[in-house]
Amino acid sequence: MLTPMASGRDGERTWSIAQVAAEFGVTHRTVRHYEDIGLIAPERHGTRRVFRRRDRTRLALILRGKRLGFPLEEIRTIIDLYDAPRGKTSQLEYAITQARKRRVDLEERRRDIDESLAELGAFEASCQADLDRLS
Amino acid sequence: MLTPMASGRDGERTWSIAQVAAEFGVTHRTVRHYEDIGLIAPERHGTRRVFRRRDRTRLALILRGKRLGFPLEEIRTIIDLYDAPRGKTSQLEYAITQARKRRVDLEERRRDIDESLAELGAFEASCQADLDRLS
DNA sequence: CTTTACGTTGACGTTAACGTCAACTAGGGA
DNA sequence: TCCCTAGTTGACGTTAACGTCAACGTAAAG
Repeated sequence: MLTPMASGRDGERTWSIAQVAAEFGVTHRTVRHYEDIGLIAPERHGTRRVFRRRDRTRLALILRGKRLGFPLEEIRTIIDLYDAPRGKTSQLEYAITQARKRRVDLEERRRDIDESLAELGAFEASCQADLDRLS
Repeated sequence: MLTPMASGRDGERTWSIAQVAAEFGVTHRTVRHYEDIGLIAPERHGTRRVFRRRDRTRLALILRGKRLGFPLEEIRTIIDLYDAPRGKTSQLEYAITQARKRRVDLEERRRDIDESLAELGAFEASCQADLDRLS
């Protein structure tokens, strides 16, 4: 019952909104919301949205950003960073400084995670010790 | 101008709401909100809130959870996990399974972060290469 | 004793990120 | 042709996490 959408004349595969929503585990409404605020911009065939690989890539970036707890507006700046114009030196330098900021942010989050994992490990060990003592 | 709150008769230091708010970089309102939903439960002297080390520890856990993008309700379950009763074997076993779930979740987030950092590194390198080529 | 700083409780407002109808359209199969 | 499925656009509702008054209490300082 798989009904891959007709490939465009250029042979690139496309997907319907139901297909991408199912694939990424979100609702139709969520996809529409991301389009509303300009995070994705699927083409149209008539009135229907047509998703290409590019759109799926962006969706993956968005959802990973969400898992990491970033608000959509911040996710937008990340995506924009990745496909901003990079022709001029000033643009490249700006991109690099932005990337460094993101790196700092992400590394701090990783420290938070490592701390959490360490505490969790100690907690588990402590519980296990109590269990052993009780048996 | 430091005015540490009077220490209780048991010699344990305490803090006012303004002090903890400033220390953790949040507003008075935020602290109150956490109390409203039961994430912290500072004592009272008369009508005023009195914070002890325990409260500050919890605040630190809450805010780290927030940095990691967890909703407050999920943060509550984490905190509850840490100071739930652990007397009986069944309680200990439950605590351990909960802790394992959290570990899985955190490890997945760390993978997300590592992927993000890898992509970011490649991006920076690519920008740098373009810059070198232009100079 | 009055001002001032700090604290308190409502209670309504706001923003983000969708959920949830309702009402409509468009294409394909029986 | 008729209907069914999938898709579309509003538009209002909802939840989380506070922001932002307003109105009041109180303890210490001048």
